[in-house]
Amino acid sequence: MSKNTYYVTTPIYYVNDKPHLGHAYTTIACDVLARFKRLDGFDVKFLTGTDEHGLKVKQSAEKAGMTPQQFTDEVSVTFRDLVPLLQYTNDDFIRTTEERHKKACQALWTKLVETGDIYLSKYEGWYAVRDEAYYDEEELKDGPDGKKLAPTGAPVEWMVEESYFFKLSAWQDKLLKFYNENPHFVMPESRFNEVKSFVKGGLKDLSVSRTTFDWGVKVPGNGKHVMYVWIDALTNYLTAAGYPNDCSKYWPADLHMIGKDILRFHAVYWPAFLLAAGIAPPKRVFAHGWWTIEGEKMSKSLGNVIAPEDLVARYGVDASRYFLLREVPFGNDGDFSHSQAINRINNDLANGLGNLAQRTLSFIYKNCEAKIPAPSEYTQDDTILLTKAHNAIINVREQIDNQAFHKAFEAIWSVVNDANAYIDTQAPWSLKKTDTARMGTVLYVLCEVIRCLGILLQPVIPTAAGKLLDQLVIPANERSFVNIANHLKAGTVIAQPEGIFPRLEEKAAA
RNA sequence: GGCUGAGUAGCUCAGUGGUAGAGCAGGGGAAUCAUAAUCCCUUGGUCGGGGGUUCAAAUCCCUCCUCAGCCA
Repeated sequence: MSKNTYYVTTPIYYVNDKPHLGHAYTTIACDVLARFKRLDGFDVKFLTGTDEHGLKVKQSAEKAGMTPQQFTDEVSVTFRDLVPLLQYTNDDFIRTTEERHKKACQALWTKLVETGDIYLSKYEGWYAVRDEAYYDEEELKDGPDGKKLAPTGAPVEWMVEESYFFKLSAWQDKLLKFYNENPHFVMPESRFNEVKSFVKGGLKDLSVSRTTFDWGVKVPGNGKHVMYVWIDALTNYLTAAGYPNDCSKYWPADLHMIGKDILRFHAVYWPAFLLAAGIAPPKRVFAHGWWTIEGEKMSKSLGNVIAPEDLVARYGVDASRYFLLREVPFGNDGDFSHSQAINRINNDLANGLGNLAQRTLSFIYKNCEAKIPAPSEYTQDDTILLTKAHNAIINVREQIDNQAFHKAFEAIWSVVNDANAYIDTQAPWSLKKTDTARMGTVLYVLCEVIRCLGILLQPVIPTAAGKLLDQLVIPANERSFVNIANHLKAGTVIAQPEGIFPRLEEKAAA
């Protein structure tokens, strides 16, 4: 019996950063998956949160004249504010400063000490105090006085620091075996190749604690050390599932959604920690791509960073969510351009879907006493379109299970396009004068198709899809995927329809 | 430098041996229910270069070029 649960996670976002398009992209993708799985009958757990430890946070807090706890309390809100803004439906929001998380990290740590996978040793290397970072010998340059310098120009000295290590070197073969047994553990496939070749290249033990700062989870039994980012941050997924208590309801996670920059941590370190602790690794890690803005890298210095609130203010929540996931094959890098956004939103949402609903419903409102007409006998054209609308879920589900959002929406819009062609071919405005029974059938078929589209589109455009279903007077408890097989009640009285997506006017970039 | 992936219509991409495809953009037409939205037709490609295997290559092999990513 397969579990009927679905556990999907975003990375925890580092509170030192300001939320931008990239954060929104990751979480929107997860939200669509979570909503989709709920509508498909799954017991879903959707987790997001913030990473609040580390040296940089401590420094930022000092600069702001606050304690690290005060500082993180304040800035983590900027990430929680995205929840209503982008209509995320996360079931939990984890902060690494929470007590439950410290307990989980320490439990995992203790377990790894017991199994002999964590040991105390010394970390040695060229350290630049100014950068607070270690550098490899080959990276160093010679300074004018013969002293060695970091690539940043900072002077370095040989440092020896006590540190705990995770015995990553012992896990190379087991990881490769695990990858071999789980051919879709990392997606897209090309990213999986990178991971495998990295592991094949040999693994060094991993330094997993620090004594140079104290804003972190204390190492059990050695208060001098705090856990370094790996164990602290990655364990959040386990914490939220209930670890160290029974977490079998949702664990192993079905999907960790991440940006490609943190792939190695999730695809190498994390499964190694878990295998070492005797815990099942997640089922899949999906590393999506990055956005450029109008052809350029998103960066503070260029001043082209798109804040989520700007996106929503300009295009609305639904259109923003749709555009980001439709425009680029998920997994690829993409370019965000406002003219493309306007083009896509107008074509697909306003002219395609929105206008289809508006022309159908307002025709019924004006010509059928606002009642959804009863169908008579179906022609072959009717059956073809109805079957396609009712069966679309099969293909869409498969695409969503592969995180191929663009293909899922492409399949849905194939129905939209067919419906627009159908209404033109059938021309109910002509039938009005010649055959009102046939006209009624055509309109009924169209309403049925719109009902299916509304249900299917709830995950990505929740507000507009909800309005569409409201306009057809579909009860709230008949909007799941299982209800696609239902049929509209003829004679239902509809209100005067309103367009669900306004057309956007092309305007100069702000 | 090593490895991996990519290079197909103006743009974004699909297509892994059998007569070159989609969406958007461009051009022409139809219709007038609708958010001047929609529908139909259509222009456009020596499939990065060269060589090879095959009856047949975008697809397989070799080589070169360009770009991206990962690693050192």
